[in-house]
Amino acid sequence: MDCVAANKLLSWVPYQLEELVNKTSKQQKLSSFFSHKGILSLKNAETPVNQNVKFDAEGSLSKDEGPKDTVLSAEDQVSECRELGSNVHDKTCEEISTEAKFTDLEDEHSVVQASDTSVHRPSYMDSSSCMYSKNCKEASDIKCARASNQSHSTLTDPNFVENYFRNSRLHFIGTWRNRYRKRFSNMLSEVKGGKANINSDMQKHAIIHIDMDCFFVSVIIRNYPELIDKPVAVCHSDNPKGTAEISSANYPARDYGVRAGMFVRDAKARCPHLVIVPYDFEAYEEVADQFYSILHKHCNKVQALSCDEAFLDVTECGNNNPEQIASMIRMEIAGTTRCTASAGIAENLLLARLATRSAKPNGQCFIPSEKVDDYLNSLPVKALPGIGHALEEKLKSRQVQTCGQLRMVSKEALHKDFGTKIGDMLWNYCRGIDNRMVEVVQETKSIGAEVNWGVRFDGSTDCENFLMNLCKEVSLRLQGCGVQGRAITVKVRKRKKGAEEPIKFMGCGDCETMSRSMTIPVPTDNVVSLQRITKQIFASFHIDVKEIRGIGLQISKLESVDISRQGHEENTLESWLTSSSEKIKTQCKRISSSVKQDTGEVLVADAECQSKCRNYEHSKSIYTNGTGSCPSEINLGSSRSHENRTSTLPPLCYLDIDVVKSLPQEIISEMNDMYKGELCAFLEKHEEDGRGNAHLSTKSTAEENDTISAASYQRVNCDTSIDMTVGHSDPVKLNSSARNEGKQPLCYPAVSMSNLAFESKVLNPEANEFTAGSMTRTPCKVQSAHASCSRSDDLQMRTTNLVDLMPNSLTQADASVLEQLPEDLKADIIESLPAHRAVNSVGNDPIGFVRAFPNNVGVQNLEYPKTHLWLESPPKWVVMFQTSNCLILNIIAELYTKSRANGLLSSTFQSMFSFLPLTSESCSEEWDETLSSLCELLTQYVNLKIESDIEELYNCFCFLKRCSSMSHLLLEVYSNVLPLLQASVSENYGGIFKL
DNA sequence: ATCCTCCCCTAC
DNA sequence: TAAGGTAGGGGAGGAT
Repeated sequence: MDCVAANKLLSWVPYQLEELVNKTSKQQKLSSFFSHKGILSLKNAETPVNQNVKFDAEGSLSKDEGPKDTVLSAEDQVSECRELGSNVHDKTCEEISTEAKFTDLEDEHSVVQASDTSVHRPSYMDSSSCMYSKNCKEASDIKCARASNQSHSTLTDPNFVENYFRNSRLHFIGTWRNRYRKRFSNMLSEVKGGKANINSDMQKHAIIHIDMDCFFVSVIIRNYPELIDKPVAVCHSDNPKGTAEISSANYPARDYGVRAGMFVRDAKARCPHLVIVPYDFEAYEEVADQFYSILHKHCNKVQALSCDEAFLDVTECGNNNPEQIASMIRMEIAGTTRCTASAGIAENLLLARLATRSAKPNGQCFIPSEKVDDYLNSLPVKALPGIGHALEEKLKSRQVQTCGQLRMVSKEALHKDFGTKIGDMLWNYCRGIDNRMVEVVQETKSIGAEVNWGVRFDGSTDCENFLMNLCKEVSLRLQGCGVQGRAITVKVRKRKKGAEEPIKFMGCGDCETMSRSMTIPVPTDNVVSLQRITKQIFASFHIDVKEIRGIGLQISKLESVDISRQGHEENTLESWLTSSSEKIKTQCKRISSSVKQDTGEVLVADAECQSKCRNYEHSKSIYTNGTGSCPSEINLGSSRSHENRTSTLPPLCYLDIDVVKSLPQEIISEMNDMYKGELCAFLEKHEEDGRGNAHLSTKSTAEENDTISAASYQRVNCDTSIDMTVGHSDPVKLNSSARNEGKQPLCYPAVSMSNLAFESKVLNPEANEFTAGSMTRTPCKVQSAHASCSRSDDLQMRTTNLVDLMPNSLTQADASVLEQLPEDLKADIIESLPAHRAVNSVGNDPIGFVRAFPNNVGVQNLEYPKTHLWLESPPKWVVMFQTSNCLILNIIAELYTKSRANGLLSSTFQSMFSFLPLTSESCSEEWDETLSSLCELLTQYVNLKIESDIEELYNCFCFLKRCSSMSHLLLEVYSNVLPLLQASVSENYGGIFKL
């Protein structure tokens, strides 16, 4: 199975995959867990073991929940609740809805309970907690454990990252909202398109905050009624000596003082008969879905807070009794999920949330406006959402502990002490003021992944491997959300100086954290780009990998992936073809509608396009089926999910036959299917034509185009001091190997900048628009080093892309070369390294930071160590070529990755790049794992050969151009690389190419 | 004045 | 043994 696809799958159904494979395994697992812990053999359990097993089988939700959209009668639901043995059992609906009115609540103020999936403050963050082992034996035990061959840490497990997230409850909680967004996107977009949140200021709102009761426990024990009244907690491990942390405890357990975040051993000390149950993420996911389905059924303004908690704005729900709505929702939740929920009702989000605290467990509470002041007066400030440990302490030091006391502090003083925003928040909240609205659609602003447990590296290889896997994970998450980002932040937790191994097994202990970020001009979700940049940022920490206890990667400045790209399902062969087809059409359209200009460049483009169009017409006439339409233009729209989109394949005459022939048979078959069998016929016909017409034997249609456009080629200037046609007896063998054989000296086309500019505009209009804006933010003047290039928008686009791909900085050798340059050129080049990529302080690094420039910018090149090979050449030239090389390498690497991701076989890639001196080993199945060695090869190739074989390289790109009818990606490669290459060559060979 | 990066804090 | 994540928001301080 394709590794990328598998990862993607795992990423988005991480908790379902295993269980779906074997539905029964969950019950078996759970039973064996309980059995192992002696739960099933509880002497006092009312249900014998065999019955318990029976309950498992019958208790499956599919049977119990019934049709989802059936509203159970109130009686049914109450009896359902009664059966559950929950606290509702003796209450009528009426009582349920009114049981926790504000008037009953005064006594509860002192109890500030966290909600049930709420995450405890990790002990490693708590400076007052016992962070270090005072017990030497214990510490040494842990070290021994580390030394032994465990498979759950980065020390021993190469798949650590992948496995880790599947078992992390915090990961489940943290990524839950994204899963929700995906799953309920229909409902969210409906509301978004409607009249959400308009004119809401004047109106008094009715807000319901609803929260499941001890969610993580309830979901597990609903199948084990004998546990309902017993103290139960959810945890990874039941080892009473261990340092596993309690995730969630039910109310009986809380009565013993068991709290989320406690070590199991501490919890057992307080409550020896505490029952520990394992997580069941699939069940959590299932119940959360049921929970939200119910909420959306009752109200279209739902703001998801977490898997078990939401805000509802029921102001316009039709029913003007919010308490009744809350009651109905809670009963339906209990009936469907067999878990209880509590609700708070008030006029704003703050008060509704506070009311829920008072309502728990399994109750609801309404705070009327007139009672707000009384309610808040004695409420501890810590109970206000947004006030955590730090703020609480800060306020405490100012003798403020309750909201009443906080009201005494002036707004100005709060601003001064806490800043404007937090000051305002404090001032408003302690008065019960909250102007936030229920936000149905919440835009994702960042996506990331982080691991702070089990991180122990033996060497830099382990660490790099880990980082690369983290990039993969993040890349998949970005793609899963359909976004790309421009800001990449790497966070590292490093063991604090003097800190010992933490008590917590494989914990991160006492750490200092640091983070660094980089902003790139073009958003990306590409794993190779992320890996490249991440590696670079990480290197800038200059940290001993043995000291690392946690690593995180976060992507922000997100932009959603271009809709047209999504629409084209870029991961298919079809999309490559259709996209190419669209481009050809656009190109033709543009040309035919453009006003004729006198410049030769436009004529070149014109001639090329017209010839294409002619060929297109020609093929139409050859393949006409009587209706006048071209049969090779096949509409694929109807059979695909994107029913509104009609995409057409490029006409057969646009395919480069040589390229098609060189493809693996299965790809040809696939294409043939897409062309309804006509491709093979076309190929056969082509063969026949070839046999019948010797001089066309190796020419494809695309080559004919080349021939036509060659009419406007300009000859190499014979006065040039360097004769490009001599001394290269071994020109690169392209697929169409006869291409250059026995021909006159090579001529180089004079492709003008404006022609290329035209081409790139057609190919990438979005990028064009985008960069126009971003250029001002990240000024980059690489183009100024390209001598006399015009500063058209198109050129700017290319250079901006270039910045993304160019090395972050230069080597020591580069630095010495740069020093010799004229001041203005030097300044240009230095400036072309985006400021945030350069390193401001120099001196503490033995290897990377080699020197400071007068403007105090230190530079390094970590990724392309071989670029210094160019330094023997004239300085200006060096910089140019380094840049080009890196660009080429990156594009090829990216192309390779995409080929793999798109399911194209490595042989396809191999045939596309047959000009590369790849060994048979490097073409084997190991390709999957050897992208870096491929890059290495390419680097060597370019470095060793380009100096003498510019011609060869140019041929490569001619080849790429010929491939363009196959893939828009290749077309982009061509249009991006060629001008740079030409500019570089022109600089050095004094006008071989006319620019 | 405004933006950016690097934190810190908070919630679940 | 155990799985201490994720995302949003804001402040300080520096760069422009």
